[in-house]
Amino acid sequence: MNSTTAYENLIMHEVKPSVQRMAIMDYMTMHFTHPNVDEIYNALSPKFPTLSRTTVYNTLKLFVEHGLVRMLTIDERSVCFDGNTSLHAHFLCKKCGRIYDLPLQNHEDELMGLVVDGNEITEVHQYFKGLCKNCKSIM
Amino acid sequence: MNSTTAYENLIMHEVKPSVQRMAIMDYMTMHFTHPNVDEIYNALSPKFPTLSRTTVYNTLKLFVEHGLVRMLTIDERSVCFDGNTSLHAHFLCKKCGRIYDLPLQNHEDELMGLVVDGNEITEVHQYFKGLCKNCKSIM
DNA sequence: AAACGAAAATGTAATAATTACAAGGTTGAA
DNA sequence: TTCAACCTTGTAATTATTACATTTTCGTTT
Repeated sequence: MNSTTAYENLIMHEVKPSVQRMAIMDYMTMHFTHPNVDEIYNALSPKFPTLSRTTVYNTLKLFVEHGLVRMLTIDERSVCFDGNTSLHAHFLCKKCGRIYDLPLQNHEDELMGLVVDGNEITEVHQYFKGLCKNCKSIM
Repeated sequence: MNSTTAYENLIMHEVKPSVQRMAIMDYMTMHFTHPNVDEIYNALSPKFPTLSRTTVYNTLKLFVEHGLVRMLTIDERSVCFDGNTSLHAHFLCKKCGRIYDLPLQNHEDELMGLVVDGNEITEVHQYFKGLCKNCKSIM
């Protein structure tokens, strides 16, 4: 399924590989749940007992800078990360807090690189909030 | 220019007026700079020396619930508030951190209320990031 | 005008997210 | 093997936000 290994992926994006970086990269390409730092840390620390939260922060910052992951600011409580870097929309359920991927509505992708009112767009974010499928069915 | 007073605006949205609430409402309708709690608190505390930060938090939460202001989660550092509740897009400059209003691109407003993949959309957010007019000219 | 009760405001303390930073560990080249 | 650069770690500091108990305000009733 996933043709490129974490190692290759890091190299391709000019990030020097390390045990921790590969583990975090692996996690991000296997869990598209838009985790925050704590979730990533908690998931990995059993397997890497010496892992530091600071390393997770540093690593994700680096990954974002090198385009390996996207940072989402949709959840007011904490920043989330998305291992899927293709342009797509997000839906945050106000009941359960889960974040879902959604296909990009309209043609948002065409706004990338545009200059609007003199401002140069380098990131496009399309966020929706509401009640998700799951929570709707429970009500 | 502004035909409705803060007092009237609160009443219309079924929020019981108070000195603090009117002051914060006034601030929000005169400053469309997308302030966070601290900026609002710092701006008002000289005129209202007993104002508490907690009151600003409580009041803004109430305002959001009653549709008097919008909450923006575009800035990763803190939540911002927008006294302009009409549907519009936002641009965050990655250099200076300022948030600008932009007209809604495409026809995002038409997504309000839609059900996508079973998820019911009650809030639409269109965020852009990049380099603003100002910062571009300085470079 | 005094007493009362509900709602609002306040201040402090607690929690949570994030950053700063100094110290120790790895790695690869000279 | 030594060295320097870079990575990782852990602790402490900072910042944003929430919890909560106390006090104040305000409108109503006596």
